[in-house]
Amino acid sequence: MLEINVIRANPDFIKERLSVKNFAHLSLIDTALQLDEQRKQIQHKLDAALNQLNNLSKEVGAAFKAGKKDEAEALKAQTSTLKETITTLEAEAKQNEETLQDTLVQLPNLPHQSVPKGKTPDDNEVVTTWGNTPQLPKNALPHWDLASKYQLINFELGNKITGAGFPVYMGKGAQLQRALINFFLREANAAGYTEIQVPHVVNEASAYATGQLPDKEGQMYHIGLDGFYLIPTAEVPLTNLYRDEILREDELPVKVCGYTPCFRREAGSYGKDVRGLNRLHQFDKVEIVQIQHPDASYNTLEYMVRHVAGLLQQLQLPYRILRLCGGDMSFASALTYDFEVYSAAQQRWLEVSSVSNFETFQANRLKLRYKDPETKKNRLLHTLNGSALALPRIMAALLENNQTETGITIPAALHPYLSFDRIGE
RNA sequence: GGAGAGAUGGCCGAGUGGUCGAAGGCGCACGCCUGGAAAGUGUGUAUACUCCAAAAGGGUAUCGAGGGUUCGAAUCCCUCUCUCUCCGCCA
Repeated sequence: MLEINVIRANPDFIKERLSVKNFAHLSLIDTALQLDEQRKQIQHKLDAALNQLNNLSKEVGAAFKAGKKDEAEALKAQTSTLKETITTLEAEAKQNEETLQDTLVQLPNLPHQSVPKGKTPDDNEVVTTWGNTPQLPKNALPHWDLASKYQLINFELGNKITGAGFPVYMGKGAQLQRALINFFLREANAAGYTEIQVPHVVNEASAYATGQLPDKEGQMYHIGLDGFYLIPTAEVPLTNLYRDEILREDELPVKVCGYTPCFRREAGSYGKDVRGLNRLHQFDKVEIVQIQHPDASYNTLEYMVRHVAGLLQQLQLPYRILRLCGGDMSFASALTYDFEVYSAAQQRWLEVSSVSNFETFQANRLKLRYKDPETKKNRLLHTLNGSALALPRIMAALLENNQTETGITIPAALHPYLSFDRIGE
């Protein structure tokens, strides 16, 4: 959420930046400013009335103590109209506050200066491309066919026990999955991230603080009876660990990582885009999160991008890095790099990671701050996160890109985590 | 699931209707003391909004959350959330 005082300081700049995100409702800025002005006026009147009441109450007390009962009663009588005023003003203030909040919540984060203008994924900027497209054997198969040929993943069984989008990994498929998780976690640990196991179910306040609520309500599975949500990403619990915290400067940066399953309803997509592992309702992911000083967060973002690139290089998967254009960025992000892996048999790029700096957007909702030793003031921190990595599409690319006539070879980086180095003969 | 106890500042802890943003202690910061440190000692030490050009200073709110009683609530009443103890159940 954008801070109202930032908006107040330079509304034209805010509008200019939001238009890069193709944000259509720029008039909300003016609405917010009006409501803010109104808020001050109401608050001012209310404070004055409360002040009067406080003073009267003190006088009443003093009069009673002095034994001047009549005087006290007279003073008491004066409070009744004052109390009516207060009640009215309080109702106004509450109404105003809610409307202002509703308005602010609708404003997306400001894109960083380097974010390219654009509307669709076609406008994303390719920053780097790494690796060569593998030479596949004749009759190369897409991963869903490989998965059933070698009995690695059973999609039908998932249909039976749950529904579409819940694959069942088995045998070497399940082991490969586990190896990837271990590999990713060990790499994150080596890079200084503290491994954390978090709940996979979160409450409403957590989902709100990282920005999943209120706008992406429909994308999460909701446990109605308890008011909980299944996590769509470990970002939610990992970042909320630091909700309502005031950190010391010397505690920065905070670096945490975690493996969790992720649950997404993703209603409304059909066809080849969602075949096999391309798009699921449940998938596994290792997430890295950093909480950083505002002055250092963009260096940190680059550092996180290098970390993710290193993983893909070790897995020898050809990838490209995209700087997302304004129109393709998420609501909460200021700058996002997407990683896409080349899936050779499908001949398409698959998103496997998204690394973002949210600046103060999440921190504002989280009330996540640090104490500035110079000014002694609490300032909002910057939050960043990235997938490192999401498993299913990595699995898809590994299977497809490494297939031979007789089986699938496993990249050397995973050998320490597996009891086999090859699937098939 | 049954019975009971509790939630106060960074932490511990006092406070059962008035001058309480809240005693005291710990911690922390700065100063004094010291050759240096410890001990001792002095001062300071919440957050948000707001008034003022800014500083100084002032106002309002906040003692788990929300509502109520009252001229006045940390203190009384109601609802909710959470924590702890005992019993039951259970991986």
